[in-house]
Order: sequence, then C-alpha cells, then structure tokens
Amino acid sequence: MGRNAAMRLKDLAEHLGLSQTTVSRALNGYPEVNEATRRRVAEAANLLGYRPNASALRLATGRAGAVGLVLRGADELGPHMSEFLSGVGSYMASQEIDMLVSTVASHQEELAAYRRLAASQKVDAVILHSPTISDERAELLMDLKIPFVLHGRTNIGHPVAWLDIDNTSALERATSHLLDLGHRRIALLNGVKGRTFAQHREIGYRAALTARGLPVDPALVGNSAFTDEIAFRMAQAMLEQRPRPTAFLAGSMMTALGVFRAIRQAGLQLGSDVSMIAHDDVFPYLNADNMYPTMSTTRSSIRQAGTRIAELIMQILAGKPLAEVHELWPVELVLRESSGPAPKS
Amino acid sequence: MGRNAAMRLKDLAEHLGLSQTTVSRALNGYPEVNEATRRRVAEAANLLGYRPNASALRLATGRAGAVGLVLRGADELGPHMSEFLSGVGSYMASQEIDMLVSTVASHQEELAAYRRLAASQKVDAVILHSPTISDERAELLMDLKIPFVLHGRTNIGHPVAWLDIDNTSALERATSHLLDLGHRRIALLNGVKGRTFAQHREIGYRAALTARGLPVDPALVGNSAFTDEIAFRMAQAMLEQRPRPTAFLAGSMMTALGVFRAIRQAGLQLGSDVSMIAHDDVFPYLNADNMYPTMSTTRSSIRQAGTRIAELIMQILAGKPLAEVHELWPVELVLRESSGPAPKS
DNA sequence: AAAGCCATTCAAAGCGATTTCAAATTTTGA
DNA sequence: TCAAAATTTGAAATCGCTTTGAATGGCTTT
Repeated sequence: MGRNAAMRLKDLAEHLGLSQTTVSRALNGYPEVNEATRRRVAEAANLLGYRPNASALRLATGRAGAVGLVLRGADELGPHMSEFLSGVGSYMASQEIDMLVSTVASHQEELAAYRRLAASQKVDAVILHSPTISDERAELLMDLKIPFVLHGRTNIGHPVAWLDIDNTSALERATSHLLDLGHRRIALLNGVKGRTFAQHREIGYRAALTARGLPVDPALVGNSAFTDEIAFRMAQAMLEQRPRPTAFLAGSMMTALGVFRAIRQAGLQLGSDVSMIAHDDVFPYLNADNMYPTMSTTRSSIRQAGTRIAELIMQILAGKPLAEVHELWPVELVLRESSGPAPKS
Repeated sequence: MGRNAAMRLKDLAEHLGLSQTTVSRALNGYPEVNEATRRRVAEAANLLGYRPNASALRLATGRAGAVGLVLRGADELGPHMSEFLSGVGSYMASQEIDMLVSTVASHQEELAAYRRLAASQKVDAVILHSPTISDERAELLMDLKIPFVLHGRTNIGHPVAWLDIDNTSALERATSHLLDLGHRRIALLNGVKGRTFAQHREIGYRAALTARGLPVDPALVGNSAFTDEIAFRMAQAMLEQRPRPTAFLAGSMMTALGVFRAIRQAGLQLGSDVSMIAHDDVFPYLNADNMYPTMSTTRSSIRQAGTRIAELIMQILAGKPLAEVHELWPVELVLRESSGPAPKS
C-alpha cells in the first residue's frame, strides 16, 4: 500500500545500533573501523539488501557514476552501435557505472544534448562516436570540460583521448591484395563523406593505387551510410559501367550484402566474375565465414573496441593525461572465397 | 583550472537578488510568483545556461527521471534491440527522461541488476523485453514495486502493462497463404523456445495447418536465436529432407538471409522452387522491398513499438491502472516475390 | 596515578535542489 | 482609515548520503 520505501543508511544504522558515519565507513572500506564491526555491518547490509540511494550518493560525492552516449537518430543506432554499446556495457557493468543513452535527431540537438548533460551534471564522461575530421562536438565537450574518449580520430586544437582502428592500412592492404590478383577497376563503397574513418579509408585506397601508378576513378568511389539498400543501388550503377569494376571494397557487412545482391542480379558470380573484400565489425549474427561464398574481410571487433574505450574512460577519470590515451588498433585481413583473381577480359 | 563548477540555484538566486525559493518556483511554473519576476528569472536562467543539478533534483523530488533497460549480453543487444531502443529514445528525449541501459551476461545477473536498480532507486520504471511464458523477471519487478511495461506478454498472477504484436494471427495468415498456394511442407524457423512470442507464432502456424487437417511435422520446426548463421544451418538441414520443404517461415530478416543462402546453395530458386515469408521488424538498413527477389513479409515496426511503450510508461507513471494498459498490434502481411505457388512434384 | 596515544565511534555540516511555513507587502472591503 | 485578505517573497527543513572534526575509552608509558 505504502510507497516504495527502500532501506536507508539511517535505517540500517539504527538497526545495528551504530551511527550512520560508522556504517558508511564500514561499507566504503575506510581503514578506521573495527574489523568485527565491519563484518557485522557488511552482513546486515547484505542481508537487508541495502544499497545507497544513487542520487544522494552522487550529490554527496559529486560523481555521477554514469557515462553518456548521445546517438544521432536512425543512422547511428544501427547494428554497429548496438555491438559497440554492448562492448561498453560489459565493462561498465563491472565498474557499477551506468550508461546514459540519449537519442537525438540532428546535429544541433546533439550539441544541445551535451550542454544539458554538462549543466545538469548527469554524467562523468561521454563517449564520442564517428567523428568528423574537425569535430565540433569534440570542441564543445572541451569547452564544457566534460571528459570524453573518442571512438575514431579528429583534429582539434587540444589533445584528445581516442581509440581508433587503422583504417588506412586496412584499405591499403585490401586494395593492394586485389591489385596483386590482377584487378584494375576496384570500386570503393565508403562511409559518409566527412567522417574521419571514411577519409582514412580513402587515403589507404588511393595510396595503394598510386603506388602502382594507377589513377583513381571518381566514378568508382561512393560515399553513403552503410545500409544494404543504398549499397545495392550504388553497386548496381557501378556494374553498368564499361569496363565494369571487377572488385568491390565494401565498407561494412551490410554494404556487402547489398553489393552481393547487385552482383547476383547482374548475373555475375562473386569470387570469380567480381571480387569483394568487406569490412567486418564482427557481428555475432552475421558471420563472414558462413556466407556463401565466404567473404574476405578486413576485420576488427567493434565490440572489443567498446570494451576498451570503457576502460580508457576509467583511466582518464582516474587522472591519466589525455595525451597518453591513444590507441590505434591494427586490422586483420582475412582472405576467403569472395576475393579471387581478376577475370581475363 | 578549477573544477567543473556548473552554476547552482544559489548562484542564480544571488545573481538576481532573489531567494532560492522564488527562483525555484519561477522556473518550475508555480503560480504564486509575480509574472515580471518569472520572466526575469527565466531570462537569466536561459542566458546563464542554468539547469538544476540532476542528483539534487532527484534527491529532493524522489523521482529518478530515468527508465531502465537491462539487456542480456549478445543475444539481446542485436539489431532488434537497437531499433527498439531508438524508438524508446525518441520519445524519452522529448520528455527529458533518461534511458539507463545496462548489459548483463546471465539470467541471474539480470535479476541482480533489477534488485540493484530498485535498491539504489536509479529508475522510475523499466522496460521488459522478450518475456518468457511465465516471466520470473516480471514477478521480481512486481515484488520490488518497480513499475514496468512489457514488450510482449507473460502470464503471472498480477495484472501487467504490456504492448505486443499479434504474432499468432500473423503466422496463421502467413501459413494459410502458403497453404493456399499449394505448399504442404512448410518449415517454421521460430525464435528461442520458451519466449512467449515464439509460442504465439507456433500456435498460429499450427492453427493454420490443423484447420486443413494437416499434421505438424516436428522436423520442420526449429527454435533458435535470430542469426543468419544458425538459420543457414537449420534451413540447410531441412532442405536435405525428402520430400523437402517447399516453403519457409523465417522469424526475422536475419533468419531470412540465412535461409536464402541455404536455398541458393542447394541450387534452388527462391520464389519458385522454394517460397519464404519472413517476419520484418522494419530495419532502415535492410529493406524487404529491395531484396532480390523481393521478400514477402509479416511486418511490424519494432521502432514504433518502442516509441509507444515509452508513452505507456509515462501513462502508468501518471497513475493509469495497469489493467488498462494493454495494446495488441495487428501485423501486416505484405506479399512480394519470395512467396510463389508450390512447385509441381 | 597522570599523561599521552591509539583505535573506534559519533554529531553535525555539507552536497543542491524542493517544499513547508511564516513574513512582508500590496490590495481590497467596510 | 484601518482591518482583512490576497499576493509575493524568503528562511529553514528536508531528501539520503559522505566527510570533517571532536569525543570516547582503553592501553601504554613515565
């Protein structure tokens, strides 16, 4: 009948015949409390299911015990993000840190959301995702003095903590491999223009081509979100060119599915008529090894990146200098059936 | 150099030469404050970017201003959940309610997570997902007196607020349609056993078969998580049976991709040799209309469900009786190319 | 036996908001 | 014109925790 009355520190203290001070200290591991008392307190707390009221604790300590993730609408909360989230979450749970997830519709809303987070002190830090080359959100967060770790890289005046995968090298190697196989017209289905990772990938792609004195054909480079539908359309259009591309570099597994469909629809065979290497963020429900034909990939677990970023967040909250928090992860190139020698023309 | 010192109510009050009381009232729309003062306060607050400290506000009001979502590891934080989340988020953002997302690895951990949420009063309500037929988590939440809305249905002693889609009718119609087309061996790739939605789907499937006096072949019913790999394996095994199934009911679009691969690998044509109707939760990056061949589906937007559930949460927090918060959404049957007449044998 | 030390414990002052109750001012009514 | 009522403001209590500074009591030490 009554309200939801959770047990308070005061109740627990009274129950034990101790002061709140002592009980609080006992539970928080302060040294100046008698071992016997500490055990008694811990036992009672455990038995009665006492947990400090989160708001009170936060107010008293000034720590929010949460990290923020602001996601831009439909484009960002896709399968990539959910894998990433799940990686972040698995570590945060072990640290008793909450994840505060908000969704916004536009860039402006996103900036506003960060201002709100800062002003209302809801989070101790945030994770910034898919940065642009010179990311305004990163600048804002610096101004707001709210610590953050970047998933990706950006170029702003200040040092910034980040973790990224080596997209440039991944694409350089993938492209070189296709060139080794004799391919000369290699299409790149890249991410949205303006994102750092897309730029890095293009750099790697170009580097491999120019290293052999080959030109870059802009008609073979597409930029878009990673959905199978858009990829299907782009690949379809590219396959109508003559000479047609003999290989595709797909930005994600979703993209790869679209390209695959376009190839099949054009009556071509993946792995012989046309080759493909896709970037694989390692989704548990979409396995490159189990495709038909199996898919060659540049692989890096986005979930692991999430977990590691969570760890980095804790490090910078513990005071580690931002300039020391940089990680560039290598990307594995896994060759399977979808990448074969270029067809003789 | 100093700490992150956000503006406090006290600062704002001093700045205005008013008491905290008046400023607080002005900002919260209490009637007993002079209109002129209210404007002055609102203006200053806006200008200085004042927002109440969330922890203090929560402590004072007893409201957490957040809803919780506990997700079980890899299986639950898939593409379905991220769409759903994004739907919930879009409404919650408009209400200034946070989403507290935590991930857990096991059922036990999940129960523990709810206990923690309750004891530490971090959320005003939670959203419960993918319930089992008699869901222990729902029982626990009732005990803990933490309000919740169920996405799906369950059978426990108490009335429960829920929103679900009409899985039974969806599968009955899909199955009937395939029967009308002459199919007699129809495989069902269903969700994990024990989940209510999977049971409902099986009921619909069986109803359609028995309505025509046809038996249910257990070898044609599979239960599993919705990943393309598992679906591929199951479909592959089923296609080896003689007589082989001529139609598949796929539980999700991921499942459909796996089945599709199995069909192709068996040298068969989707839409002529084998038919398929898949359940489509409407992912923006995986469109049934853009598949090749286009995919017949039972369709219901999981994102919209999320948004609506967020609204329902607000309603029950506003005091609406649980027994009045039930919604059963119809499911659209969209016929496209993947479902054709049964092949003549 | 007095003084000094430890080891423990506690009372009370924050943290930053809301809200109760009282005070000050203005307006109204007779 | 003066009391009463209405309007507007403010001081202080409260929410549940942490943490500072002081108090208690038992043991050494001289």
